[in-house]
Amino acid sequence: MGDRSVPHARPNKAEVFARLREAHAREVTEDYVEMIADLIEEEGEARSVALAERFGVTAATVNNTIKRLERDGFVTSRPYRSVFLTDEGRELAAKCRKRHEIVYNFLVALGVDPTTAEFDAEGIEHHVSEETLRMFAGFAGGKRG
Amino acid sequence: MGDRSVPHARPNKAEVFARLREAHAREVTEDYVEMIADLIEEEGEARSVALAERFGVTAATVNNTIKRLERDGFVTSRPYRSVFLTDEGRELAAKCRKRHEIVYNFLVALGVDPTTAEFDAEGIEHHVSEETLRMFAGFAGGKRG
DNA sequence: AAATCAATTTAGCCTTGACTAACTTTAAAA
DNA sequence: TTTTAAAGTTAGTCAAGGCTAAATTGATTT
Ligand SMILES: [Mn+2]
Ligand SMILES: [Mn+2]
Ligand SMILES: [Mn+2]
Ligand SMILES: [Mn+2]
Repeated sequence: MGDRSVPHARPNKAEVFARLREAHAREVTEDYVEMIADLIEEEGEARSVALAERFGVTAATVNNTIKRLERDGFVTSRPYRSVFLTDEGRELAAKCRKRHEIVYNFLVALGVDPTTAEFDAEGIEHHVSEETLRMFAGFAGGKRG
Repeated sequence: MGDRSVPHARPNKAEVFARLREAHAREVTEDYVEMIADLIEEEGEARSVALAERFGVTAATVNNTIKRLERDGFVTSRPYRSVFLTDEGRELAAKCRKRHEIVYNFLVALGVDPTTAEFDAEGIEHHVSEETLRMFAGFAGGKRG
């Protein structure tokens, strides 16, 4: 039980920060594919005006980001038309949505106010490893079941 | 108990993402002041070569960042000398260190492997509200006490 | 005191992710 | 069918945060 005489092997700090930077590099992509999937479900299509409104950024910013997502194989788009997810994009969106939900439900199960949980989950989700995610899911499941 | 008929007032998505972007803007600053405080405690001074090694970035990157921190009032520095925290920098470092510890201890109390917890805490810490932090501290405290 | 080596700085480059302003296209109204 | 409004695009700007390569400074050895 957390035996003081057997400290765990500490990862090199540089490794920790390298992983942090990798997570950062994926954040916007993850939030976009998730939001695009939401819009397609809720409204039948993902228009960039809706993306701009939901993210609170300008249409120009959305345009830039969509181009990047297209370059990276997560979406397809044609001028003046709405945005579509590729298979890869749909896959990532599904994974991110599940992860987001687990984090949100976990925070609420812990006792965090739902509104606060919405704010915090939006950031935390991108920094949760598979292992931690399993712990979160188990905890919330335990509370429910 | 999570009464379905009374949903919570959902924050505008744009507000959630605006807060996320604000948190991002503070991350590097927070990690730097914390690391500088650590180095001063552990080694008596914070040299940029040590910062570069611990963050896993080049000396040039450290130099840029230190200039930004100086501009923003968190550190002082003179050419070819080590870096010092201002009162403001020390204050922020103390706050971030406490928060980091609470997040790390919480993850370990939850059952996450200490090594994984070190990785995840480095990112999660920047996205945890005061309220969530209190819940984390309470949970870990309950396990200990 | 000179030479050398390590640390630091500078200059120049890049990508991401934000913005404004101006322009073009599409869709809706008149 | 023309006009107008909304949506989308393009061009240009900026800051943050990374990099490499080259120049400089300071500290250690010889
Ligand atoms: Mn999300
Ligand atoms: Mn998110
Ligand atoms: Mn930290
Ligand atoms: Mn951190």
